[in-house]
Amino acid sequence: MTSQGSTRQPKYQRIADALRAAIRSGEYGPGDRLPGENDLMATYDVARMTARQALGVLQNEGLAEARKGAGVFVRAFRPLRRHGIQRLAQEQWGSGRSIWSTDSEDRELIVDQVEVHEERASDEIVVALDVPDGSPVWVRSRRFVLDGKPVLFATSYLPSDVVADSAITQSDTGPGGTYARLAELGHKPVHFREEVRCRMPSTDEAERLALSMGTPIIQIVRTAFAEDGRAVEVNEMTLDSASYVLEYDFDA
Amino acid sequence: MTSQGSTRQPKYQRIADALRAAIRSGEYGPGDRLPGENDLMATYDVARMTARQALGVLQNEGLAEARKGAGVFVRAFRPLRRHGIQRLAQEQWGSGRSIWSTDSEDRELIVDQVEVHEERASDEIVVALDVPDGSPVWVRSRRFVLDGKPVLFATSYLPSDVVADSAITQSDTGPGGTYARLAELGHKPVHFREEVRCRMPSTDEAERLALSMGTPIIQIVRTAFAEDGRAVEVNEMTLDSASYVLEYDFDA
DNA sequence: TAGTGGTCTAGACCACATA
DNA sequence: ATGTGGTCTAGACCACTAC
Repeated sequence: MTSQGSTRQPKYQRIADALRAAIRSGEYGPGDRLPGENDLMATYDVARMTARQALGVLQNEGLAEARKGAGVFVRAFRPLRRHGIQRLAQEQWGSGRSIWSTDSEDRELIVDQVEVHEERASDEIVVALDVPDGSPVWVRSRRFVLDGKPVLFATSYLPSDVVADSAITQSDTGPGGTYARLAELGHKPVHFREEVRCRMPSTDEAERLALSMGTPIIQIVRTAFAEDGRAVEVNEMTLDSASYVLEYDFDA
Repeated sequence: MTSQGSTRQPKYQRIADALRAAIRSGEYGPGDRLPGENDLMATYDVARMTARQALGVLQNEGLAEARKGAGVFVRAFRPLRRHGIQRLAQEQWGSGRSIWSTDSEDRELIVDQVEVHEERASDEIVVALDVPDGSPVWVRSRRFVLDGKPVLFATSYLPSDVVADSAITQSDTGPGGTYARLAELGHKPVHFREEVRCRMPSTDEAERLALSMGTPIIQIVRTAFAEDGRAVEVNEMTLDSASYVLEYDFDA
């Protein structure tokens, strides 16, 4: 009688299911503390590792979050809204609203870990920018911290022959930022492509974004194209998926 | 001397790091078998649970996949490319290519689990479609299976007063599909909004998509708007993040 | 049949958070 | 100071896979 009680489900799954149901039913709301390991051991008469495994399931699902020495708590989802296409002619496609509420724009944004340097393009960047093998590129990276929580970090790659001697090689790119400078250099970006994927973070990424267990990251690779069709910038962004909803608006 | 060897890292993390490095260095390629629990116990002189935990880290990162009774194997990433905006005037923004390779279009697609019925709109759908509380909506859901692997399932919601008596209430919507029928009904979709988020799957979702551990899902909620600005369809799609890269192309 | 991963027990020590 | 989660050990039985 080591494992199965009556059905074919592992104990830790049954416990996790019960907790999950309690969360969904509202018995435990966002921020509430869940029963701890000791509680579960007593309630379900299981070993510590089994109780741990049950709580681990919820954490891996992103439903709960452990705080060392304090307990396991129900997580909330209050995303930022990132407008991929901030058209001018946005008009009022007003009827029908978002599924996810967003209480944005009264929060404090800090830009962090700014780093600018020149290096040889990696294989991936060679392909993405369509430059010769081993070409020099300028690399600009930075991190965004919102109300103390890191939410995104990004790295831009720009061909050196395009941006050399411009403010793009400086920490401060000046008014209008990188794209304004590119325009002045005769390489105004007129078209964009964003590639979006989603995966679990590496250890480094989880650290830089202070992610809790069970939080995937969203990776956006945006390529900017100039009038002549040349790729003039590749921007690789890594987002905390618990902090973001991406929005893309477009016409048929 | 229970835990720390010399640094401040847990044993299982050190083991996981070593394996991860070996994977990234190419020592183990996609599909290769990693050292098993017994191997790790011998190599690193640790208990079974510790070796397990190390392998668990890699699985939760989506880097490895366990097959019962066989071993733990390195996972591959061969995504489909989903073009969010399939503009006509796509032209040749040719220079600069994708970071991720895609070998698409010689594979077999099956549409599965088709279900069409009418029901009362949930709170979320009431908001998204901007219909009165408790309004009836038609619900169309289906699953896509590519080469035997489920990659996506989707559920559409359409206001009953718009689609009543049309082919949209049937399993087969006819040539051109739902949007063609909407156009005939005088509600041609002319504008779209896609909301993209990413999270770990629920048990149900993991099952329907046959996801292995450490695989997040991508959720896309697309709202279609008619000329008069009315929301005429909400389509909620759930994608296997290991099978997809989303692409959005747009002009400045 | 031998080996693999999946589950589970019953202990233990630690660092950390909160009161 | 107490309780929490984090790590770890040394055993065990099971179902499954591959040979």
